[in-house]
Amino acid sequence: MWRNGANMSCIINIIPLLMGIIRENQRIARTQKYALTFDKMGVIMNRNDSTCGGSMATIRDVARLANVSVSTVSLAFSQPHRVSESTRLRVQEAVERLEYRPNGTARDLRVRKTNTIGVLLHNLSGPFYSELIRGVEEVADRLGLTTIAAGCSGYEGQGSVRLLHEARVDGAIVLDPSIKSGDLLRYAQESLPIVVLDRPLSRDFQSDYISAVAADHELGGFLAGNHLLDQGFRRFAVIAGPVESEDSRLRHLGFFRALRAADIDTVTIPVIHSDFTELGGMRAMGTLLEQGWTLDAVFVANDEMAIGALQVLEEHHVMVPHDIAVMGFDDIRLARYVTPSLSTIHQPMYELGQAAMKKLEGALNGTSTGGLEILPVTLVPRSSTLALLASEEDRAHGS
Amino acid sequence: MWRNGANMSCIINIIPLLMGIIRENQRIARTQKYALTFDKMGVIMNRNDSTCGGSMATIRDVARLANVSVSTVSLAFSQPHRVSESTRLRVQEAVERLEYRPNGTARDLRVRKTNTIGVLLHNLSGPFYSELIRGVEEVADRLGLTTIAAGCSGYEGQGSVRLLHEARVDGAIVLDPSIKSGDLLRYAQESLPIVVLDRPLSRDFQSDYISAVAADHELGGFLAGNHLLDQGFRRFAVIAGPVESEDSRLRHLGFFRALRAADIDTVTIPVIHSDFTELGGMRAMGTLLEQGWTLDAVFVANDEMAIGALQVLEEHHVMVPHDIAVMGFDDIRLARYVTPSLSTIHQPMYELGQAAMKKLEGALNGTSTGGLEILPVTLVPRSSTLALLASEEDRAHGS
DNA sequence: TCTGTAGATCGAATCGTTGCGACCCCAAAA
DNA sequence: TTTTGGGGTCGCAACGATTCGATCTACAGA
Repeated sequence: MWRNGANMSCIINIIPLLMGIIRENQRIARTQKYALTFDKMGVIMNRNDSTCGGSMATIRDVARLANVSVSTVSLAFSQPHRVSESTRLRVQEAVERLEYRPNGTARDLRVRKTNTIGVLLHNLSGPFYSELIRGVEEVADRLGLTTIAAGCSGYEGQGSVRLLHEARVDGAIVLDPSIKSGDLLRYAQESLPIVVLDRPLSRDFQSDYISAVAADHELGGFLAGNHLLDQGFRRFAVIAGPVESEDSRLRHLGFFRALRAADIDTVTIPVIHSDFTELGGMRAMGTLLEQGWTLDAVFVANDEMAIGALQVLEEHHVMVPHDIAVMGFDDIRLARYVTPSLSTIHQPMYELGQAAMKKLEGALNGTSTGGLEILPVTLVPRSSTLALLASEEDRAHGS
Repeated sequence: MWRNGANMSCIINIIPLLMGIIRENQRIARTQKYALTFDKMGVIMNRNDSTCGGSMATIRDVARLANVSVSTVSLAFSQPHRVSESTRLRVQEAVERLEYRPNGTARDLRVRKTNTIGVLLHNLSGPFYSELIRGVEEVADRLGLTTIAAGCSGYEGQGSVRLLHEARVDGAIVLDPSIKSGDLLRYAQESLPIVVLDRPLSRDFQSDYISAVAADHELGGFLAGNHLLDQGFRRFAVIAGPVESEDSRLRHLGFFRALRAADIDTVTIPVIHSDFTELGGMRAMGTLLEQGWTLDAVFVANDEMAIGALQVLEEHHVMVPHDIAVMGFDDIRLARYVTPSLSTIHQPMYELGQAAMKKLEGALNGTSTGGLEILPVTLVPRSSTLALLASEEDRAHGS
């Protein structure tokens, strides 16, 4: 009969009564349980008081010891002025005796935010990223947010993505081409805004919760071009980054724009695409030399490759900048120290980090500024492109 | 009457009956509810299907849509073979339709571990740490753990310490002198073991849950000393790190041990303590020059300072290694590129990272190896200490 | 027909917090 | 004396997952 849906109505009618009974019953049971564990607490407490450590004390332990309710303890932390002096002191003492530390995980679950933002990098390598992270941290600290960085080295869908996938952070700053845009689109939400630093916002990569900050790569290329022209160079080659790299494309574009403005035919300029690594730069430069081009200067899409190129040139006894000038991009620390020191375009990494974090902040508190922010870059001329040096060498050579 | 504990027994007696009723009832109710929310789901789904996003779906939503219980959904994830084919498929589909993603925070709370380990660094700067983190990540990934790095830049008790204080990680690797040993002692627990890379385990800094990994700094100093002696240098100076730095002290110690073994009086050797920075190295070298010592070689406690020293020497037209040889320590990337290239002691950062993580693993799964592990270092001779070069320069100079 | 067993599923408790609403009590206002 | 009010507390219901033991079903063997 009970199984029969036909007379369900009568059952439903008695539910409130039953519920009441059960409820009351549970209350009694609970009370008993408390009494029980109270005794047990004695043991646990001793354990905690001794140096042995044992498992962590919880807010309930504190409440018990201070003889107040759990809510009061919580209140004592969050709004101390709302609890009486004496209570606050008792809580305080209990906290110390038990070495209580709040459980961040539980809090995060309850308040549904982590107060943590993640910086996802391709690898944490290098002087290059450290400035950026510093910029992020500086802003985040001011906002009371914790910054954690995760590298995405190697494998697919590794650890760092877990931060996004399982909502372990409140927001993220991404600088890692190996994280697919599709994934980012899937992860980005109102509750998890993302700022990308390594890719443009295209038509099919757009969301209210994704914004971008970037250096003005195109301007950088343009500055580089103008600088090389200023120094009197006329016959160029380009060592570009991977074809997929939008950054590299823009640098390339700006460079060509400068050349065209000076009526130089860019069509005949040799371009080699490599992979942004030192080794890649060496290989690219090697190819260029083998092919026997007559060159005044080479524009390399990043410093790493440029340094590789310098090494190859040195091996082939090609004088820089006398025979061929070399221009890099990024202004990594090394650029200043190689011989000859490398002319390059400075990316304001620290400011990029700051800007990214500020954008994230906007998205987090709803006053989103959205879209794309572009920061200017600056030219850093050094020895590797100095015409003056080239002619000095000339003289030395001629004498 | 119900509230009166006196006739509780009678209540208790009827409980099984009531339970049965309630249970059956709930079953019916559930069926209804399912039917009900099923309709609602349509709406919610639309919300989710549209681009608007909305709040995250929970495991309950999935259960509802797949028409199974929450536990079954959970089971379908953790032990797929325990649920029937058809159920698994329904769950799978619901997951996709709702774009369900498990809430890591909730899981962490329930299972009382985060599967995350933290790497706490002084700042994330540099080629120096990146190798280390790579080593850590490589091991951690294999263990299914996520690695997160946090810099401890600036302020007291900043963000990164929150990871430890609020038990947001299962373990930590610390390489940041600014984190006080006392704090580490307080945080280290069975449930949160710590491996330190930047300090020795002394008598008053010891715990079952703290272990250490370090490079053999003393050996490094010894190798450096022997190398300089081999090259024929006899009159030395030392630019050491901060007095607090145990690492610097050991390097210094090893260096002197080598000299003493060669019957060189170490008491008359000038020692300047600086701060491990490039600028500090410049100031220290400047002082040394001002004081007018006659020197063959300077042993500098890290590369950063050594590079500063090189710059000062160049400014003063002191030829390296001809007039004075310079030896660094660490083997940072820059060392290879400065002019002249810097002889140094290579610290196996990658291996240090690996070793630290392996030690942490041991502590995490109870098979703790504990204590201190010391990894060997290697000599990397380059131009800045080459006697051969010195004499070549001699010839060039003489001609 | 009954029992035993294994596979599939479910309910309910639990993890440690937070915060809302309710409560109690005492003093000031009516 | 009765309201009002507010400061100080407390109880309870979440938050979203996991997991243990119980229940249900179906089917094989006795």
